[in-house]
Amino acid sequence: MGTRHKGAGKEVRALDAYIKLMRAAESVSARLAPHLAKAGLTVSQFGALEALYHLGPLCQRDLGKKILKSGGNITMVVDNLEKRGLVERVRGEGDRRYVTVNLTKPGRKLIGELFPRHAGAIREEMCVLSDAELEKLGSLCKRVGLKEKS
Amino acid sequence: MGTRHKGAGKEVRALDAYIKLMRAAESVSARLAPHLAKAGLTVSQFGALEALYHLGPLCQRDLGKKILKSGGNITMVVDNLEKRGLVERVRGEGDRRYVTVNLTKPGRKLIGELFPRHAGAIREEMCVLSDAELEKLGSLCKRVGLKEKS
DNA sequence: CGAAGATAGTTTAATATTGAACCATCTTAA
DNA sequence: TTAAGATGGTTCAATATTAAACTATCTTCG
Repeated sequence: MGTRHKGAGKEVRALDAYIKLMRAAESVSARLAPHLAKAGLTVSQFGALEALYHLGPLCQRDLGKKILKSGGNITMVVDNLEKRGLVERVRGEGDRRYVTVNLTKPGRKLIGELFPRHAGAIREEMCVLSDAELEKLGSLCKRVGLKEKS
Repeated sequence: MGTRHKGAGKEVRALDAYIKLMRAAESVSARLAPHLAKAGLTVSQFGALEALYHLGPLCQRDLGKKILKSGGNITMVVDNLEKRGLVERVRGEGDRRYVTVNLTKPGRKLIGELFPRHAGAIREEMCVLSDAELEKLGSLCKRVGLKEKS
């Protein structure tokens, strides 16, 4: 039937784009992770340090929103960063429910050195695309990512 | 310096596109996962079942290549699917190193029912883009994903 | 004030994920 | 043929990840 056929075509296109989106993200991520692993950091740990580096101290809840992870996960990631002395927890003075996560001096040093190198590696990964294509990819991804649940 | 400035501009564009790519993939994935969780499947479990459904029986190594996961991980994912009776392992007869993973009847039934629903959910996620935009996104992602390490 | 409800974090149980060490099996080459 | 090396899986240790149950703290309202 005409309708079914059109619908199926749209679905195939959507599925195909979805698969390529997922594989691109996974492939790039898999190629970048070893780069970070050399510095002894996981992707989430790097993400947390980078957020603190560029945004300043954050409470765990905000940190979780930034790197799109659950509260329970943030507890563990911050635990592991704290064990290594890269961040420190400070219990809120006004509202004692909050825990602010701060970069320590060694943490700031590490991410300050690592970020530029990592950004370079990302650039290497993405440089198969022209400037215009990067912008196009970015804007399409943004629209897909921002889609809200109905 | 002119050169530094141009280089920095390219790097900013690459970083920006990278971040949007990652967030789009994570956001869509996070919105789809609960859908699968209702059927008691994780994303990897679904991926494995779907690969077996569309490609037929595979050995664990090939399954890992298909869903981009490590060997150790495949062992666990197949373990969990096997516990639930959705797949079965068959030791290779010719070459006893291989383990072929087959869908069981319940496994085939489950993925056969679930796949169309999941595909519909993916379509819903992606339908913020037009057909032409889906094709464009797919082709850009494909090029980024396929980039080989130098 | 004091109980009810909201909010931030932690803990727990289950699965995921990787790399490395390891075992079994097969292939190759001396 | 047999020792060396390659290949497929498994196991292990560490970290990630989530949802759900739980603790501590704060806010609100009667």
